[in-house]
Amino acid sequence: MSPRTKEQNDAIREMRMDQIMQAAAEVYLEKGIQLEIRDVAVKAELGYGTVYHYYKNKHMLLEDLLWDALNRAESAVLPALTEEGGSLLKAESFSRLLLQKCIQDPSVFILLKTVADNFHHFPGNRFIKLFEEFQVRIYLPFVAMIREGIGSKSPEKTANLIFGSLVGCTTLNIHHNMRNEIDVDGIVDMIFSGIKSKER
Amino acid sequence: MSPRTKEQNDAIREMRMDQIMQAAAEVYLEKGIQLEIRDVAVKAELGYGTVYHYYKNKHMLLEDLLWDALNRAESAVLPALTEEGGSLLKAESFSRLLLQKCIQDPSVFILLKTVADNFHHFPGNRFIKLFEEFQVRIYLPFVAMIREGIGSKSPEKTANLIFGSLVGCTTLNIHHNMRNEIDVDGIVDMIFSGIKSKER
Amino acid sequence: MSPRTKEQNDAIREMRMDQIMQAAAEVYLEKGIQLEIRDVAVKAELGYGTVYHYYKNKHMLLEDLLWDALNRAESAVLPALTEEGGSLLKAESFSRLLLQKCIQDPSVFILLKTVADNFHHFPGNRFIKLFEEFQVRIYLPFVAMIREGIGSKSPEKTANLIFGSLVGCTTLNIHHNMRNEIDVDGIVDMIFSGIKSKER
Amino acid sequence: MSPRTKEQNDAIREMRMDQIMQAAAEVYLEKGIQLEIRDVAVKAELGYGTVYHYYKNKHMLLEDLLWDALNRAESAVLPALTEEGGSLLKAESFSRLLLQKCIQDPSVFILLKTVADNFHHFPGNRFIKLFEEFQVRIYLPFVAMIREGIGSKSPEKTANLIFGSLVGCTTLNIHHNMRNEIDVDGIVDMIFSGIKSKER
DNA sequence: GATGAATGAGACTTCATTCAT
DNA sequence: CATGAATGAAGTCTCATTCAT
Repeated sequence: MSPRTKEQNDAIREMRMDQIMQAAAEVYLEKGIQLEIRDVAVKAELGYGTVYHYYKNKHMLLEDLLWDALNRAESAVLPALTEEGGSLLKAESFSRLLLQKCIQDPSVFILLKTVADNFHHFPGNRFIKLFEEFQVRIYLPFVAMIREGIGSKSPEKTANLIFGSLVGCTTLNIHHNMRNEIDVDGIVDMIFSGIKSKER
Repeated sequence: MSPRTKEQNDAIREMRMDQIMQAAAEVYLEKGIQLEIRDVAVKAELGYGTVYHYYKNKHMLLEDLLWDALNRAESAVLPALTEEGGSLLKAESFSRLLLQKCIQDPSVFILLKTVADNFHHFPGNRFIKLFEEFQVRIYLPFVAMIREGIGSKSPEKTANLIFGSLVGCTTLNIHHNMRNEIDVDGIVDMIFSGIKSKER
Repeated sequence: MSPRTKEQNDAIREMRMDQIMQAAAEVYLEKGIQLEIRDVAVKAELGYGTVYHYYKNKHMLLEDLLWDALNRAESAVLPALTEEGGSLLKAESFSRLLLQKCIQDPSVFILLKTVADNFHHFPGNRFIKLFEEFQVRIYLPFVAMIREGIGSKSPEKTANLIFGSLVGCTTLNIHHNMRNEIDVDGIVDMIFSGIKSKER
Repeated sequence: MSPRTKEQNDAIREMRMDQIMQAAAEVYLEKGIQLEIRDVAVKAELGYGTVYHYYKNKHMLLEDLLWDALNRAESAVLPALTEEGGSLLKAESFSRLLLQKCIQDPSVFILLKTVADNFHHFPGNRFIKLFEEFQVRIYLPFVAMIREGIGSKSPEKTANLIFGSLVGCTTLNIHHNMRNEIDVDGIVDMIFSGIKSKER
């Protein structure tokens, strides 16, 4: 009966969902939490009914966007976890990878910013699960490297300092339309020089 | 003629406007741009009609809030401008003062974050004037210190790095309810050690 | 105890009420039923609390305005009622006096327009009494003259025609800022020539 | 692709917009400028969100209503412009057609009344364009006929007299629920007899 | 008597979401 | 699958009115 095979439909489905999420990320960069489903549809060049065909509501879309970003962020930093070398070097490498990813992938940037903001834009506690997972897959491994690397009494504080700086610098650059000029190495070097010289 | 003198009325007005702005700042920290006038009124313990008695609309309120914060931020960093000593020390002092102010004064935090985000939450270009003024009164003096201090070819880049880190770290701490534990000296030391060791 | 005598207070009272009504009439000409008490206060150069000191609410003010206008309209046409001559001449004279009054006295213009519009702007039936009184004191005497003058089967129709034309022409002129150029005789002549030639 | 074709959607849109405008005209007759979108929606038997689906706000709706009425008024008087015969006869014919249209089509009545009132209900100068167009398409052609017909030194004054009378009489009748009894010929005859006898 | 600070009912408007096609 | 017409809950804002001074 169906003019398309199940496989074809699945392919369309996946393509559409990606298309919508990417559009949503771009709109989010411009308008923040005030993004409207209509804007997303326009950016994706779809009817806005179509967005609802794939996502039950706005929050589901954003949630999916962030979970997806979490997966990609995790993949991006994976090399640093398995890398040879001192913990602090690994942490530096981790930071560099995260920053790079965050610059090319809007969704990952949004994820990091949203986590740094502790989801304060989002009503309800729909995102607790996501936050926990972020902790387990990104933040805690990073804290562990810091702990080993500097033996600090409060590696969390240091991790926060690094994480805050990374996100803060990226935000400043991205929102002032300087995405292409972001000096990844400059930022990471500055932060880790700072960390190291304090340790000395 | 008048049952209250003009002076009495002016005093009431000023008091109420402060009260409303402070309430608005607190609500903004919780809900961001999605703050509702109703929430502000409740927080200020006023009828919501009263908020509209003083502010024509939400944007006017936020605009006033930010201009007020700009004045207070400027006052807060003034000592660093007139201080004796090397430019880099002055810049460090400036950063420390700004960070301290930003922690105790929610409006100033909101101002810095909003500038870092390039007002992307705010529709229209109502805030261009405010941004320019921020540049003249806060950012450019800071860039000047950096320029003198490190002779860098791009003091702006360094200033952005510092500014981004400050705002990023503060955001992380404030939104994760760690306002009282923020280690101002730790943050500023880290950043400036990083800057200095790169210079060496 | 009182620093003012009762007479002085009454004088102030009357003066203020006139002042407010006149201001209200001017504002009404500009904004129609959408006039705001604040506008009236500004025009009268009074605090807006003062308006409420004299008028319990907006409708009372407008009601008073219209009753007052009715009295003045009645006085203005009185000479025509007692005049010597044919009924049609009296009707013409009546029309001329009404039109003249209506041009110099904004309240009277508002009254006539409001009656012509059958109070469709005003919610409720607060104005039924006023309308009845208008009929008794202005409209019916006019209809009577027409009836005598032309022996028409439907003097009401003719009266409406005249009354509608008068109000329509005045409205057009007043709202297009041509109050000072209104050709009272031209209008009345045209209408009555029309009436007469139909009769012939 | 589309479940409804573009044509189907356009047809729905046009139908709905007409439905809404007609409802708006009816409500306007009852309540004037104080009409509420809710009333319009109820009269049109639509949800009030639907009205906003088609019209951004109340003023846009009224604006569209008036432009639409202008088109229909123009069509209605067209026969008089191309008619054979003396200018004054043409003007009379024009008046008759306009009056007839104005009686059966509430929007046209609203247009004429609004123009006569010089848009004094409407804030801003959104309607200057509409007024100019009205002048070009309705008023000036009428003035031209009058000029030719009577060689008067001020055909505008005469045109205003006629136009004011027409609108005034119609208003009186419509607002006093006598729409069905309006004696079009009686009104036009009266006015033009008046004009002609003055000319003699 | 005179005033403007304070207030909330009620209108205006947005926008997420449903649903028929 | 794809779409946009339709809708109303929930915000925004206005403005008549009250009331303390």
